[in-house]
Amino acid sequence: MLDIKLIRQQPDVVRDALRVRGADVSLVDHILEVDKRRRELLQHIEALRAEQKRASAEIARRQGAEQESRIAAARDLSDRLRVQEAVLRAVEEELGPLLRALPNLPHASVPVGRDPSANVTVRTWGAPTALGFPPRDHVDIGARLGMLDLERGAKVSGSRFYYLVGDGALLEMALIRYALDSVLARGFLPMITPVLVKPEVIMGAWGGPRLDPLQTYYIPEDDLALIGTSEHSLAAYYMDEILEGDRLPIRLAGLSWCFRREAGSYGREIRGLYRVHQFDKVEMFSYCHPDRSGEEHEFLLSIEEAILQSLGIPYRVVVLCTGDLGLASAKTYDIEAWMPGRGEYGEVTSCSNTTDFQARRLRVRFRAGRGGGTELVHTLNGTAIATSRALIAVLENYQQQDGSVRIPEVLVPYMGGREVLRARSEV
RNA sequence: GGAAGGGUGGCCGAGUCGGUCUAAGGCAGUCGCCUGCUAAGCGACUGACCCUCCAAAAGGGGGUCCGUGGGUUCAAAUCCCACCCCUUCCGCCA
Repeated sequence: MLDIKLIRQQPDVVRDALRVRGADVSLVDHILEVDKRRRELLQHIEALRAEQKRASAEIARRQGAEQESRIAAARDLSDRLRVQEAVLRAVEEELGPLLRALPNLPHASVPVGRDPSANVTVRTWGAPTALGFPPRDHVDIGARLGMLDLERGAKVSGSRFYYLVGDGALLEMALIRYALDSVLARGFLPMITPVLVKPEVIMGAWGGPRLDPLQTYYIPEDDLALIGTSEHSLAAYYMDEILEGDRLPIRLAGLSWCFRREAGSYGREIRGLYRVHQFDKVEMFSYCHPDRSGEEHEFLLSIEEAILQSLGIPYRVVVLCTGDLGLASAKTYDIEAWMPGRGEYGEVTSCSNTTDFQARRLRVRFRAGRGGGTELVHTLNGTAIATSRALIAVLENYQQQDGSVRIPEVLVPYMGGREVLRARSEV
């Protein structure tokens, strides 16, 4: 959410932001008009309330007929107030969704563009793996090694669900534990979070005026939604709180299942683990001082890169253009790993600075110093590891001609010292 | 799921036959006095949010906030209804 005062004072800044994102610019004028009505009503109502308080105090002091006549007059005042308050409520119900529909302002360094084709590659690490034989994709590799059972996933839960079996399950846990240890070494506090949260939490973190039905699983009986990432539950950890400024930055690492409906993507990436309804992820999350969110963003990105480098997976870093940014984000870096089975790079992590956008919606503030006022924190998030896609990258880059898969060196200790995954007897 | 009790300021806690509640008192904190220093003692201060005045800052004025949302009333921490959360007991259960 944006600051209504910013919209009032610098509407052109907001209009420009909407324009480069390809959003509806007329929203700004609509908001300004409703906001003006709201403030006029509010002033009127507050004047009436002040009068009512005075009248009420006077009634308490009087008695008998004098009191009766004053009560009659106050009754009229109360009636007028009741009517105005109903109008105000209606206006606020109009304003709220409009404000929540606005996306964050893109940072000045973000390239302007309509769609992913305008994203810019910042740097590339390593060269696409030269296997020396026709690569298999992770679906074939996983099936031959008995690690991945997509058919039974579909039987039990439908398409885009899967079972990780045997070494598949072990490799997943190794990746998680390795990523966790990597961020632990950098001072992050590990957390396992709720995966069912109040809709307000997901809307606050993801943006938008309501839950996105295309992406979010929602359980109406309990008014709870499944998180799409622990970014959501971590962003809301300090919801409605005022933090001490000297505690910042607060760096959390969340481990959770992530759930995505992926409705509206029926034709895309239907094969394998690339786009699934459920995966697990270690997510880095920072609450930081507004002056330092830029450098914090680079810090999170550097950790993502270090993890991929240590795993020996070639990748490139891409900065998303204005048209491809998520609603909440001011700037996002994606890392795309080389995936031999696809013969192209595929997104494996995402790292965003949401500035004060999530903080405003979730009301997370900090106190700058003693006696000082409060200010919104900046929040950032980045993927340490998202296992379904990390699994693809490992299996496809480390495959060998005979169908076996080498285990990346850093994962060997997490796999009980084993160095190669080979086919085992059928499950 | 059933029963009972409870949710008040940073923390503890008083306050319900409605009306200076502008929320007592304590603790903690900040500043000052005292003191060789510390402690004790004494004194003062102490939140969040919204609207508005001011060119702006400082500051002033008004409003809201006693779990949440409704309702009754001229007036609600206080009365009524619904919901949420916490505690204890019972049932079920990893």
